[in-house]
Amino acid sequence: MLDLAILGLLSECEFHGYEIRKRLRDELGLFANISFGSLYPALSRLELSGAVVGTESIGATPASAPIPLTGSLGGERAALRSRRAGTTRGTKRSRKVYRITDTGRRVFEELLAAEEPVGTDEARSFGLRLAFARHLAPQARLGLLERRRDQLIRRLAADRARAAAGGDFDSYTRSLVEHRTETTQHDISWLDSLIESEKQKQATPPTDNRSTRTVGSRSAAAKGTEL
Amino acid sequence: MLDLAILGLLSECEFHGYEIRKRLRDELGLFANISFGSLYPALSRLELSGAVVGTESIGATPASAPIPLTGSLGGERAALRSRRAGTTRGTKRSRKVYRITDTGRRVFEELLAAEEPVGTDEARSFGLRLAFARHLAPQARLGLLERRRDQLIRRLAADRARAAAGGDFDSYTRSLVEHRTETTQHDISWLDSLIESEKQKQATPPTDNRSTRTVGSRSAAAKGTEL
DNA sequence: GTCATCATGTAAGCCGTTACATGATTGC
DNA sequence: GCAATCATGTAACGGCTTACATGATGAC
Repeated sequence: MLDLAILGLLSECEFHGYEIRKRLRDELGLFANISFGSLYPALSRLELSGAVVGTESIGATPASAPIPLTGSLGGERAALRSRRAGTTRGTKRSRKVYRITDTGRRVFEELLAAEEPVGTDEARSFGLRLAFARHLAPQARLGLLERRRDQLIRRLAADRARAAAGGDFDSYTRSLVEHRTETTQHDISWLDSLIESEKQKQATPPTDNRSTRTVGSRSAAAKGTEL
Repeated sequence: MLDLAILGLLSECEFHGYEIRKRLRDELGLFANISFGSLYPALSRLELSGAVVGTESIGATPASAPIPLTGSLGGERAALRSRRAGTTRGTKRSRKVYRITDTGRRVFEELLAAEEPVGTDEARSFGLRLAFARHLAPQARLGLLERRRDQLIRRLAADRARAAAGGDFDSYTRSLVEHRTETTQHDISWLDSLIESEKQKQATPPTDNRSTRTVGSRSAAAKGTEL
């Protein structure tokens, strides 16, 4: 999972370890605060396996500097950061900037398309994959959404079985189960709308993929299943 | 966390390992499918530390058999199970039935009242504690709810910062962040209603705690904060 | 000059998993 | 007789955390 996140980030822009951590924290929100004790070894592993190359970058940031391919930095801080990096005297801290290789891109796509783990970290795993869904083939993307939907459907069934069987839960437990059920239903509706808009997109001729209207919001009645 | 779950279950009824697993799976839904490789060592540890005692139970289930103190088994299966156990020829499988000790109860209450871990497994940890909230002192219970609420408020703020800063997320990521935000808001409302009904309960003279109307549903306008 | 932040790493440990090993009982 | 389920465990490994160790740079 961490490898996937790292490769995903690096597939858009070069970064050094410390910044990867920040991105993971600030941008996606998954991997809230990945620890260095986990991140740096992961980077070393990826380098050893040839998925990324790390270049010791000391002195002013070179020409191949971290210029986001996608311009993902948030307003103020982005301005600040690039102003600083733009001056002749770039940061002099020794840091190791990682770049993804062709091998790395292949690995990334494999990881992204791989079967999701069941049971453990389903939500996080799906969130991560969805965040990088634009790198998937349309068909694989739809598969991702539908597999996730199936997972949730099964969970909903389990929750309802629980609610039906556990007639004498105490009030806290009952409320917990109820809330879980509602949340799962909400998740399913969301996925239904994602799936619908994905199908629509695939039906119509290929338009621009990025920076269009937010996908799957508030409309697109979830007609797949009535909850 | 696993220790807490085990002690929580055992604080209501005796169980053997295999059944603890089933309970954890079917009843709460947290700890979807705890593995035996995790469960049995945990039980051994708990026994070694004196929190539980395990008695090798071979032959027909003795008088001190697993008769739920709280009657938590679901309808049909409960009937089936107790009918079987009720016949003269009880199961003859060798199994080790665990019973919680006074020490165990103390440990349980400590674990339950302990500061929740931040960052990792917040949701599961809270769910577990809430499921056993009836064992907490009213004040501690309120504390649990309010700490969880604070967590969610912070998360909501972070999500919104992300949404504001990440103006050029692609449509999938944007939808993901939006959905997360909505879910968090829903969670907060839920907690608000739990908190309110908890305060009400504590204001009025002590009534029966169990098997009353489900706590915190659909009414109880979350007036604590407007989302 | 000192404190916060940036920056990279290693070592030990926790908490869970899968895979392996074993065997009794029940249902068909 | 054979498969499914019940029942208990061990061993190896995975992935992540905390704590430790180190040092440069910038802000005040």
